[in-house]
Amino acid sequence: MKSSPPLPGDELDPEACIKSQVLLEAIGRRWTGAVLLAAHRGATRFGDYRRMVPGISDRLLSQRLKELEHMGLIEREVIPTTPVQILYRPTKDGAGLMTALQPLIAWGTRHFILDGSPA
Amino acid sequence: MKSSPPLPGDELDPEACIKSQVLLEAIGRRWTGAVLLAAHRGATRFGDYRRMVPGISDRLLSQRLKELEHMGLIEREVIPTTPVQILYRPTKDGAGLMTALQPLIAWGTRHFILDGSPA
DNA sequence: CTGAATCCAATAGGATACTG
DNA sequence: CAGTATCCTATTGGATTCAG
Repeated sequence: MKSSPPLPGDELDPEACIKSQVLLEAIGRRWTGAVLLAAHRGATRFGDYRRMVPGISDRLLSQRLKELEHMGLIEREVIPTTPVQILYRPTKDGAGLMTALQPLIAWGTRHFILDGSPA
Repeated sequence: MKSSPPLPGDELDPEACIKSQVLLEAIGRRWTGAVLLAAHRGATRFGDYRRMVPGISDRLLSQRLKELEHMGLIEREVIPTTPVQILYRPTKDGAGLMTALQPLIAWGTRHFILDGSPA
């Protein structure tokens, strides 16, 4: 986002603003942060994530992993053993995102925003 | 979030993880990023936001402003003129969040994630 | 073990109209 | 100007069950 002097009245720079909003909405979905963090912390198997993100259902975990894969943040690798092993690992982009996320996470950790009900 | 060696199997550090997830979900809601940015860019009046965030409805704008106020990220000030003026301005915390958000925004601007449909 | 399928309840958000 | 109220639909996410 560019930083022109405050001129209320002009629309927000669409190019950067929209991309940021899309990203925020994507990683702001329920459990996504935790799944991302689990990947960053070394989770690889489906069961790893399931254990490291307690409370998430299989359905949502599967969905979140697909979304993250679709966004190019994690990679799905199939190891043809018997039974097959599936590995989910952060991509370079995923690692980069985690880095970019650190200041926000640090900020959020210091400021105890509020309970889960924003409304 | 702390960075211990990868030990898949233990739960994620709840203290920081949950806070981060709550924060991410809060600012990941639709329009929230844009509203926050508008505040950062100098919007103060309700109409300012309305113009700077094209597409948002009055209902959602009102709701987002309330949420951000509730989170302590913006302040609502009533100026008792006639008619009354209402000002919405970033708090110190809000400004701090924007700072913490910069790396993420920069990252998102460089990486053109995808269209709006993650599923 | 790694999911996919289904069903259901809750929520979010868009559109519109109206008010002090 | 600064919202609120209402209605309506789409989307979300939880729970459970089934399958390769």
